[in-house]
Amino acid sequence: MGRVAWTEEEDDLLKRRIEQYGEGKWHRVPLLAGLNRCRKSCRLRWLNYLRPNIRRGTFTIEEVDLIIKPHKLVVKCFRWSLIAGRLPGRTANDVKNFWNCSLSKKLNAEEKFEETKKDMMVQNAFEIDDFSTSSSIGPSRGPIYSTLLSPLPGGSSLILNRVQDHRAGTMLGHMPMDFHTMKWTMEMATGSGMI
DNA sequence: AAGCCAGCCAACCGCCGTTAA
DNA sequence: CTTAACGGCGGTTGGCTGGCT
Repeated sequence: MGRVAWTEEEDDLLKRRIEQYGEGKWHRVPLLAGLNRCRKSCRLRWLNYLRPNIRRGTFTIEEVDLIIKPHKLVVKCFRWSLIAGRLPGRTANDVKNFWNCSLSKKLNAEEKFEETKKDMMVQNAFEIDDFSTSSSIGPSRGPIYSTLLSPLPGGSSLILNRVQDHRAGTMLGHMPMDFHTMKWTMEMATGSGMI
């Protein structure tokens, strides 16, 4: 099954046809424009590429926010057309591609990071109990998290979260952090000015 | 320099709701 | 009421490109 890219000539024919007759009646478009394309291809090409005022290029922070917010408010909110309607010049297909290629991976990594953090808190609570049986675990005894690289044979490194007791500085354990979570965390920190 | 791989974008597919005959 | 055609949408995938080995 081959996908045939639109040529400039085809784009020109489609544009001229729509300028002449307006949008709609897509079933007649291929015939009127003299195109060997189906109605759906013509409509998609117009809506996603040829239409005036289409914005291309990277999404701004404000646009990303407008995409993520509805998704967080409503679980599995994938109404791309509604989201695109709030982003002037962006098409539903653009938003969908941006989500599928970039945002979903980043947000998954973020969720993973939060889960890892929770796991560490639970694990740490048990270890602190072993360390000091007489004291209860309160906010003032929170663990210290830090990140380090542990060299591996062959020149690569394992990224670890080091967990220490805040008072005694006693090492409580290490937890490996997966690469994507680490990368995402670094990007977030860099973007927010923390680094 | 060549091959491999991952990311991205554009195009296509299948389904669903609406409308008109 | 039924049914075929249409418009529209989300999901999927082919192919290009750039980075890496």
